[in-house]
Amino acid sequence: MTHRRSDVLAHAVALLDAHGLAALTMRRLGAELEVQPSAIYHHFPSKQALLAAVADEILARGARPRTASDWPDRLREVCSELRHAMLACTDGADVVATVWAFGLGAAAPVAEMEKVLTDAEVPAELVAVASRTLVHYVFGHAFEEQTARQAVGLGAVERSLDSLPDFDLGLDLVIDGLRARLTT
Amino acid sequence: MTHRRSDVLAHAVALLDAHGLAALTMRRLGAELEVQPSAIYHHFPSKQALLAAVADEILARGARPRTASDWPDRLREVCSELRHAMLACTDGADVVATVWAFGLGAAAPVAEMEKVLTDAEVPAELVAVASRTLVHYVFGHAFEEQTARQAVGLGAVERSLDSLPDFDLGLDLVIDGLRARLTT
DNA sequence: CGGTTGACCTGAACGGTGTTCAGGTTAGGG
DNA sequence: CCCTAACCTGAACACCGTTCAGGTCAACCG
Repeated sequence: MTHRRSDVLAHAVALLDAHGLAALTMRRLGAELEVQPSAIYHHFPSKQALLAAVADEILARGARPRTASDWPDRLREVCSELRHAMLACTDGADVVATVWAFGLGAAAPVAEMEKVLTDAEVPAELVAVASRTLVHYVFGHAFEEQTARQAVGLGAVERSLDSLPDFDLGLDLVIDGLRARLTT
Repeated sequence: MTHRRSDVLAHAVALLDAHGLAALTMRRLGAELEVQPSAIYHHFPSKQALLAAVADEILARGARPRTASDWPDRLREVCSELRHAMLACTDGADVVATVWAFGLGAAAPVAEMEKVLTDAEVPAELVAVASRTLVHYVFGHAFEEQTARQAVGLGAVERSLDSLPDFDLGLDLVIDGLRARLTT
């Protein structure tokens, strides 16, 4: 019963989605694949590397088509996709934010934000600061939302409903600040 | 050789500061106190509770006098103090941000931001969003800066010098966004 | 003065964790 | 037909947080 790297990755994402980050253990993942834990190290050099691949997979699964034309809406599209991709998977925000912070992966969203801002002819020093400010906001908001949701348990329907306008409002705060700095 | 709760906490902070979060182990902390690991559970019910106390201690040690009068500068003071308190301790950003996200402590900075904005007669729904946006930014920025600094090793002097204007610029982005929304 | 209470600690154990390593199996290509 | 490379085994290593029954000792009270 041999597996490929993609099999291991798929089972890891499924395990994360079903039982959370605490359950994503080399031993448990091995059991899921009906394989010894050490066998996983033939496909990934470490658990960190596995988590980096999981983070990229989470982002890839949340991909959506781009339709906006002006830079504020394009920025909103990227941030919204990033947020939904993370929230769609148990502990997704934790995994993606950690992997990104350590520079091991999940770099695509920031790269796209930088491209959007560069295309809009934003000054170079503002491009870096603005995209990092935005990604910090999205990560922080999503992580807090996901943490609070699982802290309450399962009866958090009402709170998840009024969290979207909350997110959009904070996002517009940053975008408006950037816009104000551009017109000057 | 009996200890008080404050002794344990002080040794925990010292251990964190000297060798980082990975070294802050119940066993190692016990060894530092010349005590069995289980003895720590007489002072703190769990490691999470210990970390929460450590986070509050980190913030308390970074306290500075307040001098600003208008709300943007008061906000800058709070954010700057928070940032410096975290950066002054190894893995301080990680500890404080995690404790805050789980609602176990480190609530003072956000509470103070909310008070500053409320005093400035900012609408209630904006107070919550703005202070959370700011704290997300400060946590994200500090965590990234600290992670990058220890990734490089020790020769990161030049990078830490040009990180301050970077921080202030991103902060002004959010503050400007908030200001723009108030005049409307 | 004796007794009791409570703070503080011991030492061992439980059930996990990521990771390493020497060696075994098996399918495919020269 | 053999050999290489992919894939896996099974045991071990060095840790981790946490629990628990029991032990010590100072302080307080009748």
